[in-house]
Amino acid sequence: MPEGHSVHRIARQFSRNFVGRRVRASSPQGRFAEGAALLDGREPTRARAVGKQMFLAFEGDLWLRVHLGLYGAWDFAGEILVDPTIASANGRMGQTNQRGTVLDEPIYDDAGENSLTSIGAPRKTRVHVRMSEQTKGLDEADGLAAPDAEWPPPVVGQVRLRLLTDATCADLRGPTACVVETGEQVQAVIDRLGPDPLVGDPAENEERFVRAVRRRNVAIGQLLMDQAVVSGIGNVYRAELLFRAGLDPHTPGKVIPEETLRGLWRDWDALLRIGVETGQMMTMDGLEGEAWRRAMASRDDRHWVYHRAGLPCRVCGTEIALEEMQARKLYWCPGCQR
DNA sequence: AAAACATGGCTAC
DNA sequence: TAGCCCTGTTTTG
Repeated sequence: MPEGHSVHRIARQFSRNFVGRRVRASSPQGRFAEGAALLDGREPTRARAVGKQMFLAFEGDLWLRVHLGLYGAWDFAGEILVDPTIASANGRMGQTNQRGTVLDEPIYDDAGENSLTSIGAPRKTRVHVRMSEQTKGLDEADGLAAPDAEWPPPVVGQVRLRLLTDATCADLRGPTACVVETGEQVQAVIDRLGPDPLVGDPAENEERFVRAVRRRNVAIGQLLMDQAVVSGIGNVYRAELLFRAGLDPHTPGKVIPEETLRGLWRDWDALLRIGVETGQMMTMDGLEGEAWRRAMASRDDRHWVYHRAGLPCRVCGTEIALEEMQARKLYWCPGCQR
């Protein structure tokens, strides 16, 4: 899945492509027929992300709340307006379409996760891009649809929810949660979540995090995955943040020095921003040249410890350890993290 | 072809 | 803690 960075990117996609445009909502698969009927014909008014939850507001105090879980994903098709900061991070800038708006080239990458046209669980991107004049030539790129691709795109597989404007299509599949709620219900969900570095007041967020951790006699490796302590961190960021902090995952929250926790929070803030910009969980930042290129290209060159069990630590050479913590695989370096 | 696995999280026991 | 959900990719036989 999608850890926090993907969800923020998805919210940005909705802000750009759906907010202010009336949508048709349907549930091709049928399992969200009632919810889709409630949303059908309405106009999204704002999109927001908190941790791993995405909220899309519609006229009339109706909110769509989506949690992708482990397998969920959104596929975007049609005209996809890309946030310039995202586009530049990927080295492709926009062009002007017939409507006079900036239409960036759809960004495609075979890693799937960092594709703007399929955001969520890792998978081969199925891009159903309706090519316009300006994007001609892109159809030769891997995975891009032919210029005369059908519109709206044919439904492929199990689509829980399809949101369609006259220009853009978003298909949701495999979510853990997909529900329509009132503003009040949405607020209740948000209230139960720990701080997200990209939401609310930075200083207050840091305090909340530090307090929540120091209150608990629970391993920091567990606390980082607890969405009530801090939201948006998943299994990859957990392992990487702990390595970067030189912290043994088993250390109880209450014995960790406050300064260490502040550093941990600020590191999460930094990594999350990098993730939102690049679309990848790049946890070895500061790389240059070939190393950076490799890291961007391959998941295996992107992390310090995640998915590296049995391999020598990149820093001290100790074998990276693997254990189960809370039924999730935890990777760490016994040499560097103590 | 079948089984295992995955960036989550809920519920029942 | 185990089971379960949801979908797709990778690994195994």
